[in-house]
Amino acid sequence: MTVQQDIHSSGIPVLCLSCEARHRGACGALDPDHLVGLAKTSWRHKIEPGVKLIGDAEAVDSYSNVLSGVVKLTKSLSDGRQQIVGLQFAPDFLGRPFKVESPINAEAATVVSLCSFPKAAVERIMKEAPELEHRLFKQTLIELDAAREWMVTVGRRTAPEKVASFLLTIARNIDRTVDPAARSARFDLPLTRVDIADFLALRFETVSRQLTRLRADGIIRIENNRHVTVDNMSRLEQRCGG
Amino acid sequence: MTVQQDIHSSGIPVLCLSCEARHRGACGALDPDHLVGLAKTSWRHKIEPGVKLIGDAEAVDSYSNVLSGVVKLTKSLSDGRQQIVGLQFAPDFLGRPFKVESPINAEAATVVSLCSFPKAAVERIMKEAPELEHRLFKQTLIELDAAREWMVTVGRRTAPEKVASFLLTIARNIDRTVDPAARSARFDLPLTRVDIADFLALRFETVSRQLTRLRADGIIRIENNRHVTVDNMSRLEQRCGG
DNA sequence: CGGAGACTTGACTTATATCAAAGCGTGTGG
DNA sequence: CCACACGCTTTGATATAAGTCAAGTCTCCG
Repeated sequence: MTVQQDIHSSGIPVLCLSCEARHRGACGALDPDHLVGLAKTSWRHKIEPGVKLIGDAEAVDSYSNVLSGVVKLTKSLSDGRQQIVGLQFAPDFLGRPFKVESPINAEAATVVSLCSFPKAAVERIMKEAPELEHRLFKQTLIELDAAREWMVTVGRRTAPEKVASFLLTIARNIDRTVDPAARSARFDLPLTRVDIADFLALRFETVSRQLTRLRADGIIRIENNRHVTVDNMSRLEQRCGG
Repeated sequence: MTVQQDIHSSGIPVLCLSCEARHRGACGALDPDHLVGLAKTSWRHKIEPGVKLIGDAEAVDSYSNVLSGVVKLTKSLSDGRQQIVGLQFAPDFLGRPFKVESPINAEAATVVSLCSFPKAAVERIMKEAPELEHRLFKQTLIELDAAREWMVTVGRRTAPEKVASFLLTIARNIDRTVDPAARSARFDLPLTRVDIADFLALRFETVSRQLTRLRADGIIRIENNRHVTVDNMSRLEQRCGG
């Protein structure tokens, strides 16, 4: 799909006008000219849960913005043991700059909608517009902070603390437009019990047991396996173990 | 210590001439003018093992290049549980750009020598010389890849696999000038058993047991607790579990 | 030589994994 | 519309890898 240009809206392509990636994501770094150039070669698409976006050690020839849904980033050992090493929410930028092969797998955890670009186009604009590289650098630093924070959870928290921490990070990221200091939250879990286990380095049975414990203790309510309500976020925070 | 300028060496400050950070590190991005400007405000110093360089949530007003030794990056829970979330070797750049407070602790694991700069000087030059920001971006991406790789080890490898993986990453990083594909290696462990345990999310007793097992199996030799010899790297690699 | 910190080793405990079975919800075909 | 099948989840019983507690030993230094 090629994007139409609307010369009456400061030259910003129509599809970009209300796009989250332009408001809070990588495209916010671009002036109208670059936006038009990139939009010409971009395409939006929808991906079903479980579909692989990027394979470990595979060449990738496009970058994407996550417009909605959740992407899981995973790494695997040769015998099949798997670890989720990151989650990407809207409006994160997906792709590894300066490297032909991705060091990780990326897979749609939910229905995901993406706006994708040819790798070459992004890299050309990155050279012309240092502000784009600057934004991507900042996002990468935030991802690094998150990865290290998650290492503490995976390595040093107990199973109950891990599950509570997981719920907290989902609550804070699933809809980043809501106040991160909100005292209550409702959301659909973007991951199955197996996925959550792969994220926390647990077994899915353990995840299930910890969720029923949180439910029994009145900290969360769960409807239809996926829909979670947290009435009192601070009680959940207390279960994260410092 | 302020650095003398030697106008006969293409204007490169003498101390920088043979510096690893200029050859393979962040300073390689700088032209002689910027190098001189930065060198004027830089200072080299030596740090004893165990000395804290940066505190979690503390303001930092300097950046550094690691010239020798190993720096451990840690995060802690309020009850004292600790996780090492990264190691920095020469000539890595130490510091979190674009943020006043560090999200982690940094501590000298061995004797460390640093070349430090005022934060403001680095940030000013980063604006003038996009190549510097570009290098730091690349290092950050490499650190992110390493953090994610390490998450797999912490989360999904067994204790024997963890210790073997640890030895492998030390062998490959302690002296980056040697061929990473070398078939044998000798090195001093930069970390105590307690530190290794904090890196691998194990207890130090477990680390000790796994090391004696590797020794009993003839994969490694250990002298004086710290000095390790690996005659056959591929046998060590086989113990890392894919 | 002696003392302190780092390390090893052994005996026992425990959190989480593993194995097994049954429950639930959703979509499909009869 | 029912039923049946499939994937996901819960729950229970048991096993085990790693943790904990407790001596000791080794090394390095003063």
